[in-house]
Amino acid sequence: MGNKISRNVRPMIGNRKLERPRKRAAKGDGMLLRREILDAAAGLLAETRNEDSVSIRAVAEKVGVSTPAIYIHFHDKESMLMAVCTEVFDELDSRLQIASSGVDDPVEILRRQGIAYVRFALERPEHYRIVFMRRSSIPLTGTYDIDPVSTNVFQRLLSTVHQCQEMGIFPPGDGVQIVLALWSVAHGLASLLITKPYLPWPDVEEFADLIFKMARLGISAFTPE
Amino acid sequence: MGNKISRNVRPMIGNRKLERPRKRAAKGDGMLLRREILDAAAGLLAETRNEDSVSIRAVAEKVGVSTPAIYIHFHDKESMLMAVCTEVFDELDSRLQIASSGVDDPVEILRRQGIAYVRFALERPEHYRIVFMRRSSIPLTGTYDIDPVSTNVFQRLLSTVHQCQEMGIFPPGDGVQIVLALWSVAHGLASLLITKPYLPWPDVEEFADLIFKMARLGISAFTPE
DNA sequence: TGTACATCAGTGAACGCGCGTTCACTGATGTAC
DNA sequence: TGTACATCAGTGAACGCGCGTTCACTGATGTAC
Repeated sequence: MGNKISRNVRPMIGNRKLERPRKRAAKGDGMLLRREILDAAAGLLAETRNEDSVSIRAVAEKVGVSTPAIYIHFHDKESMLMAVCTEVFDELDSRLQIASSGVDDPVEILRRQGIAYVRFALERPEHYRIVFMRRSSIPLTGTYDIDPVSTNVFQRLLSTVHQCQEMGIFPPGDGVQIVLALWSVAHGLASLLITKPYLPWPDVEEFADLIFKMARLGISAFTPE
Repeated sequence: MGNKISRNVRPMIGNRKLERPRKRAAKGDGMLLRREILDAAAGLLAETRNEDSVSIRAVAEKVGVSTPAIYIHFHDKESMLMAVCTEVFDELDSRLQIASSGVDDPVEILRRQGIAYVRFALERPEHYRIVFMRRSSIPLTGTYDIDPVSTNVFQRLLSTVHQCQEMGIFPPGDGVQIVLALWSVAHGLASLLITKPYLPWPDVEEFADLIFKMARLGISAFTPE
């Protein structure tokens, strides 16, 4: 039992096999590794659904590279994670665009984008958690953070809300506040679905639809129309 | 400089002074320590606003007791944290009750409770984060979790919603779904305010008021009334 | 065309840290006789 | 009333772990002459 020496084919670190299928990049192609790191980190987030599993070591191992190699492309762990999460915002934005393409009615656009938002959050729950459920902090003093207002997503919503205001569907005034209200509603549903999936939720798509119709009616009710 | 030996009055662990103002409890009073542990942990959550700062060691030090003493009263770190967070739900429930005491109109009750909910979440942001923003999991397999439905808070909201339905203000049907919708709205606002406080929020109380009026109108709009 | 050399893309080994948890123990407290 | 003793409420020291990060280095690649 104990004396049965395993003639292992590959070296081990702890319990894990060291996989090194990766060929070293050619001279100008260092950035290729950066791409692979981001994909590996995103993959780990998706597979484990647990931010804690995305350690520098785990990412390096998944890529098939040594641990310090990560630091060639990212200043520290946190900026690697932030890079991953910034990318996901771009993907969300294009999803929202697709969800509303070909639709003219701004109210219908908001409804579809709201549903697409919730759906996207449920597809990438751990990305969503990192961006929207972690401690925020003033930049420079510790954890990094993503400001939603500075994203394309926010600007997209804002311009649709402006359209609704011009058509008299939403009350006049600061459109930003309406976006925040809508975002709160979408975020509330998305994040509760993620953290408490076992609640007696009705069908998600229908429920989201209902809630956004509700929000639209509620907002409209404040205008003389 | 380096040779200036500090004749320290108290022993040190790392950088921290070992404070031991605590007298050992008398024989039947072991549970007193449990109370102190819960208070210390809650205090650390409030002070640091960071769950990670609430380690077994930090709690023990704050109480003025050795690290293993925690294990006399809690099976592990997670059950200590859960005990802290379960207590906070009781406090929330009594807040909701106070917020609506003396009010008869169930719509007004919901509005006041919604605002009280958001206010409470902002007072205990790190408690709120632990309960509502952490990974959930099926019990027994890892992290513990609190099911909102099994709390007094949920039952309180449900009975008020039932009143609204009986009065024809809310549409008939499953009241639980309406509670979930309301909870989503409240949670969305509370959690976004906690994680993204720097967004261009209007006055919190007014904004919460607005959003709950909006939600009420939205829900009501689905009934013939 | 041949070769010396700077550069790029990494590697291996180690540091120090704080953490959750466990083990073997101590000593005051109350109680049975 | 005196005392032996079981119990309760802890303590001190240590274990092992995985982590982020750094250091000194290597060796293939492309380029200047």
